[in-house]
Amino acid sequence: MRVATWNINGLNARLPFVEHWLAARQPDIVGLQELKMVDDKIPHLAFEAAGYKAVTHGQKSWNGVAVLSRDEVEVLGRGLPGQEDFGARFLHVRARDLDFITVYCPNGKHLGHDDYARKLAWYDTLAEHLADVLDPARPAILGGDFNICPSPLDTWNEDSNAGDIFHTDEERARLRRLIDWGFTDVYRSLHPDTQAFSWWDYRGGAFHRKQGLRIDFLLATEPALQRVNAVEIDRDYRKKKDGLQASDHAPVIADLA
DNA sequence: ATGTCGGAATTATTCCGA
Repeated sequence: MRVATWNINGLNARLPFVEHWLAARQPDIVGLQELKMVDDKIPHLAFEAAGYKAVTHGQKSWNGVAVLSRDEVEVLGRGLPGQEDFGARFLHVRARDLDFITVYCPNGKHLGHDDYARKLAWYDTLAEHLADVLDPARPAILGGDFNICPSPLDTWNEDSNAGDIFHTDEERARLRRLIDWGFTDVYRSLHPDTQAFSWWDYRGGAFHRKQGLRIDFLLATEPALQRVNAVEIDRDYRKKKDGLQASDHAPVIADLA
């Protein structure tokens, strides 16, 4: 079973690129973030033609998350309870015995902005909600754009970025709370010493300068982690394909037994 | 170059968010 997460930065702009990737990588279940699209506009026919059913929690202009799946899934939650006014950022489904949750965590903008405090509060709500509805002894995958660099290895320049947005102790503590509850960062677990990024700014040639961040993760509970055979960041799909513009994020893909 | 994208408000230009 191939699972993936990908912030596509606008479904309207990215649909042909997403179709290209689905055909090449053949995932079984995918969490998508930043649809920037209302539910009524979702191109269900295009997804069905590619072999996928789409479940979405959309919003006009910003945010929005989806799960694409080859098999039917049961929707367990649309929106993070108590945080709905911070945008469409949470979608929880069950695929057979696997809980699959996709999140687009708040960016926070900068430390002086109201959104930074709201980001921390959103994470607290997420941890509380998941502890209510999940069991760390059962298989679950939490995937998405977390907008946090977990450690110095996950940023192109910890020296210049330490203490800034994505790099604060307060944010890292929020991520650690999810880990302490029972999630494992699948990429870091299988590649403990590799510096690899999942996001590069469009500006300034950041991709070619290797100035990126690892902020997109697949987190797994122990029973799900035991099934993981491989995990990679699909850096090739951060590049243009057949003249189609890429997202500023690369997909993260894991293969489970 | 505060360097690029995507989306929306407005009608080719500006703004916002990332």
